[in-house]
Amino acid sequence: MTPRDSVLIVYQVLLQAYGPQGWWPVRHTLGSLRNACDNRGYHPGCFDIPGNDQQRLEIALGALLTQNTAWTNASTALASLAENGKLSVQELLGAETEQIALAIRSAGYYNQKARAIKEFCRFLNQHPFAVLATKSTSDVRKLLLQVRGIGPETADCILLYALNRPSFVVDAYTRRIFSHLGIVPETIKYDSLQVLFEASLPPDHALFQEYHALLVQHGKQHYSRKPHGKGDAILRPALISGTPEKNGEN
DNA sequence: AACCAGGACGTGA
DNA sequence: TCACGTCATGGT
Repeated sequence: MTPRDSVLIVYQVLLQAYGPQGWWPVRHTLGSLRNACDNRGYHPGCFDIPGNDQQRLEIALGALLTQNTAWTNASTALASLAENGKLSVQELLGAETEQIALAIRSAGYYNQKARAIKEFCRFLNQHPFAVLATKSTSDVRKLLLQVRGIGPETADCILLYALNRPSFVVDAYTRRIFSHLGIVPETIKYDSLQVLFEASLPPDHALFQEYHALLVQHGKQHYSRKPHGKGDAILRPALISGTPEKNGEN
């Protein structure tokens, strides 16, 4: 079984085990962000988003705010921005960085993230979504990576969930799961792991969105940082037998 | 009461 | 290149 085979099997098994995640947490109504959360703290109804630039912006801001941070904290910060009338590029550009930092305090790293938000808004001013839509995915990715505060994962989150581009998001769980299963070395670099996924899967943004969400879900269940112990009761058996047997328990 | 969470960046070796 | 320190709040 090659690593590429494993990438396919893991997706099938996780989808079987957890079902579609319907993921990126974003406000889809005009109501309060808090009220729009489902019982996991996520916002439902995300399959057909983003539908407009406002939603694209909110997804991108969420991607910045959730860096190394629980989504609940990022979501609170996003709601706080909304309540302070700072959920547009112009309003954010008009605000002092310290005002933004105050509003997003609950997300942690608020000084860094406030600066990143302002720089990202300057970027959007220079490269509006409509202009980005005319560029290739790799070109947009390079542009995003030039923004201070946007690294590879955040760039890919924005590409995948805000712009619907098939750019695979590699996060800590992805590396943890695949290295623990012996599919890749634990020291594998971000770009190498991304290449593996993108070479193994059809370039379908909906598939990439679902796969990343499933990896996060599985990671939360079985790969918390401390003791992700010995076995992966869901994935290990499937990779040994080579057939995606359904195995939903824990 | 430590430990963790959907990273990114600066620094010195 | 790379290993390591820093940034920070809120939940368990």
